[in-house]
Amino acid sequence: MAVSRAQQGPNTSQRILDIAERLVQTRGFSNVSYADIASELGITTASLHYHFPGKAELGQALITRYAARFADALKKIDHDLPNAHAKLEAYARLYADVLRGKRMCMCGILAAEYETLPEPMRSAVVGFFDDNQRWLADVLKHGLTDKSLSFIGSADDIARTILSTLEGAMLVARPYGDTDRFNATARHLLASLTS
Amino acid sequence: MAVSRAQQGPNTSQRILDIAERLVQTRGFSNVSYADIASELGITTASLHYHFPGKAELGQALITRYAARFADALKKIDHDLPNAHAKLEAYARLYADVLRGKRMCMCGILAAEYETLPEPMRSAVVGFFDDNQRWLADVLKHGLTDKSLSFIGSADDIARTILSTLEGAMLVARPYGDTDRFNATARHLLASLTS
DNA sequence: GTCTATAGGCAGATAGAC
DNA sequence: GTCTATCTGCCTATAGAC
Repeated sequence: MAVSRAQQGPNTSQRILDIAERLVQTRGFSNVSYADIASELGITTASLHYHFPGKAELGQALITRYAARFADALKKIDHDLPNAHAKLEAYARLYADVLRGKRMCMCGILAAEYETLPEPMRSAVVGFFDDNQRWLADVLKHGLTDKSLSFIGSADDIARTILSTLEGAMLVARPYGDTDRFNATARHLLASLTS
Repeated sequence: MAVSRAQQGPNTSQRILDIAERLVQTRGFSNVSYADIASELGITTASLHYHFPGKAELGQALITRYAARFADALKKIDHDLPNAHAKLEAYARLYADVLRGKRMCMCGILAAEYETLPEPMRSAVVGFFDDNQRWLADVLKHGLTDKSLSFIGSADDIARTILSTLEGAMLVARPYGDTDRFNATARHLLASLTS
């Protein structure tokens, strides 16, 4: 039966990641300190170092978990939705959901401070973008087949455009605190692929 | 005749802004310290405080000058180029030039760390976006008149989309160190307004 | 305008007790 | 696993001499 030593709910490492994730998506990596995370969790910074020896390791873990979760969401979209157009709509909704929580895409905000990131984090950010673009390119190709999309140019180029547009729409919408701003851009983007 | 007390070339304040601008567009505002700027200029941080009493004031001055320069460039585009389509191409080239210098748009990178900025800087960032969107919306409206553009939806919405897309394209292209990435997205964006 | 000197705070990180 | 205590370094900022 369930053990009683559970003073904390789930794994402490996961709770650290939860808090850190929200803070990083709001303020950026370099504007989040061990003290910020520790105080919110009610432990000391020394304890934090037990779970994540350094900030670089915490950052890596953050991206890894975020990317894995995102990949799961993409798999679910692939499984649940019939045509490419619907998949792209769902993809844009993924971003909109992040923005509604007043957050930026984690890798988008990390891209802004890319120059100051430790190397392992850099590769992880680029890897996230690569994964997204690969998935988008696949969807776009299927869109030509199932006739739910129409576009000119290479699927790879369009995939990059979609990623860039949605990341940029989040970036600009957030200072306005205006989700509609994002939605309008997403709608126009989708429309340009439906003609 | 030219005075001889010129140990420095131009105004020191301007040289400070030049250095700070490059550093901020590369690393972000919070990742640039007075020490970074001072050491590059060959003076002490104390001297820096003489020209800009605090980092908030430096940041404001940075955005003000950047926005003014950008506004000048837009005026020049208006004056030099005949039709709306050509103006949009020139607008995108403005961004491409910034990216070629391995920099991010200053207000784009500041948008990423918006939550941590002092209030005067926040307003200045939003003001920059507003100015750009106003100019873009005007160009778009003229594009319908001079037949060099064609689009559906409000000019204001499309203007936001253009700004978002270009900012996002810079954001994503920079980690790849790949200007072509940006250009491909810009080209697709322009194409979607020409149909 | 620029300097030296210094303050005061916060950053990430470690040693060692419990 | 979490704590206290502590270290070192960097940060913004100021006082006051030149």
